[in-house]
Amino acid sequence: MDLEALEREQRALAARVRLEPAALPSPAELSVFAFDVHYRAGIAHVAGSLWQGGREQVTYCGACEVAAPYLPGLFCYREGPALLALWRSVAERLPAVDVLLVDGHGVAHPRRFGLACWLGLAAERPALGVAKQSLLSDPPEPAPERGAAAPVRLGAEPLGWAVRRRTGVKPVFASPGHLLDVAGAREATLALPGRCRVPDPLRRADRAARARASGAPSAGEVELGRLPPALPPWHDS
DNA sequence: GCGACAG
DNA sequence: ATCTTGTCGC
Repeated sequence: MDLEALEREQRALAARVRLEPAALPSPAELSVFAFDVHYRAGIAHVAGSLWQGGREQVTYCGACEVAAPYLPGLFCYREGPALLALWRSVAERLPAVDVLLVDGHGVAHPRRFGLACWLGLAAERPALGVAKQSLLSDPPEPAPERGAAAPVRLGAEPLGWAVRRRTGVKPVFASPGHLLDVAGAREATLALPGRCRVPDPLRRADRAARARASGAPSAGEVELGRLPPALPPWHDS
């Protein structure tokens, strides 16, 4: 399948994304499952970290094959299958999870279909993307104080935010992936635990994935099943 | 044609 | 993301 077909598929999948208000609890109750992947010697090392009420509950890691090469704008096809493989292997044993959190974009994407959209659709869960760099032109500059946010637009349409999580430090770029709206993406990003630019759950997942890739795991090992497909169907019936 | 381009 | 040494700064 060529690049243009994959891009057409993104546009079709984007039409299935539902940007709607999520009933997220207060920060003291919010539970998130954050993911990250590191690559080493052709193997994807994936980690997922569950946080609730600002505290780490449990973190898992595992390994699988690399689904696709990295191409800007098609990141979801590279990273999505690994995240879904981990999610499928641990979701059943987890307590309630309010939102899935990924290191990448949601709908703040040239075709409105970033990694958070892919994962949200595949897992049928609310999903949020928090990235360190904007994919859309003219990244806006929010006020310098923690809590400030400036909208990120595709054309005239606001799809996400540059969010200042720490006073005087560069913002992160947040957008909803699925079952969450644009306003909710800003609120959730500021409700996530940690005072650093990148929320603690993502930093923990990053550390766990890197540690596993380097041969010194810092999280519980789980067996990942067969790598899910990069394109639907993701479900049986 | 050239550069830019989530991770 | 990964390949890589040292270096500057809070």
